[in-house]
Amino acid sequence: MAAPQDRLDQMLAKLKTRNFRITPQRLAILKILASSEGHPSVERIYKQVKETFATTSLATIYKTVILLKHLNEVLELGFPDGSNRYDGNKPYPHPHVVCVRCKRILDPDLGSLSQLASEAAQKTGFKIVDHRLDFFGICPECQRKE
Amino acid sequence: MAAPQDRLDQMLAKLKTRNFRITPQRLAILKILASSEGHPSVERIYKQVKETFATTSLATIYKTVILLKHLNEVLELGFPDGSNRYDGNKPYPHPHVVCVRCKRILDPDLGSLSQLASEAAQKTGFKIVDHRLDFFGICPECQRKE
DNA sequence: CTTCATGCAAAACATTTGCAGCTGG
DNA sequence: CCAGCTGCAAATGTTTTGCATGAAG
Repeated sequence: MAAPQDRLDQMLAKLKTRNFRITPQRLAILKILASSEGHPSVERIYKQVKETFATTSLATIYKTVILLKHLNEVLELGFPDGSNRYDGNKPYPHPHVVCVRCKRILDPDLGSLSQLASEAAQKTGFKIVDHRLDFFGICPECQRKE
Repeated sequence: MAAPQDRLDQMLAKLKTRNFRITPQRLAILKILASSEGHPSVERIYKQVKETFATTSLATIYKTVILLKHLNEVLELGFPDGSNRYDGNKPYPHPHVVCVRCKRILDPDLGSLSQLASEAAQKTGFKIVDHRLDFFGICPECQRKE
C-alpha cells in the first residue's frame, strides 16, 4: 500500500494542476482520505473534520468527495443499503472483504482477477473498463464474539 | 438459466408456504421478476404492472420486492448512483456485466470465482457468506454506435 | 482583485411508513 | 369473516443545489 504521505502529495498535486484551490477544509479531508485504512463514510469524514473546523458543513464534504471522485483520486464504494464508503488510499478498483457485523472493510491481495475480467469480456463481447468485487462475511474479531 | 415458469412456481410456492397472499398485483410483479432477463428497476416494474393494474402504487412494488428479497427469491443489485436493479431469475450471488452506456446487465458464466473466494477467506480470516462481482464496460451494441 | 469555495438552508429524490378501506383464502 | 394487502399521502433520510459571504492565489 502507498505511504499516506505519498497519496496526500499526489492528491494535492492533482488539485493544483487542475487549478482547484487548496483550502484548509479540503486539506483536512484529503488527509483523512489519504490515510483511510478504514474506508470512511461521508458522515465519518464530516465528524473528523469538524473536530478541527467546527463550522464545516456536510455539503462541503460531499462536494470535495465528488470532486476527488471525478479526478480519480478516491474510490467510491456504494452499497445497496445506501451507505457509501470511500477509499483514497487505493483509488483504483480492487477487491474488498466486508464484515457484515462491524462493517470493517479490508483489501485482500487476490491473484487471478484480471483473468476473470478477460473471461467476462470474451464471453459477452463487452469492452470492460471497470469492476467491483466484494466478499461479505464475518471478520475474525466478530467471529470471536459469537 | 432456469425456465421462467419454474422460477414463478418456486416463488409462488414460497409465498404459499410462508402464508403470504397471492394478490393479482403480486402475481404480476412475480411474473416480471421471474422472467427478468433485463434486471429491471423498481420503476420499470412499476410501469409494467400499471399496464394491467392502472391504480397500482409504487409502495406496493417496493413492499413486494423487499418481501421477495427477504425470502431470498430475488437478488438486489444496488449501485453507487442509488439505482437498484432486481434479478428474480437467479436470486443467488453471481457475476454481472453492466453496460455503462445503456445500463443493460448480462450474466456471464465465469469459472474459478469460488477459488477467489477461498483465497480471500484464507488471507483475511473472514468467514465469507456472500459476494458481489460486477464488471463495467460497453456492450457490443453500444460499441457499434460509437 | 477576481474567482472559486464555503456554509447555510431549501430543494430534490428515492424509499419507507401509517393508516383506512378492501379482499384473498 | 378477518388478517393481511393495497394505495394514498405524508414522513424520512440522504444527497444536491442556490446563493450570499468569505478567502485563496
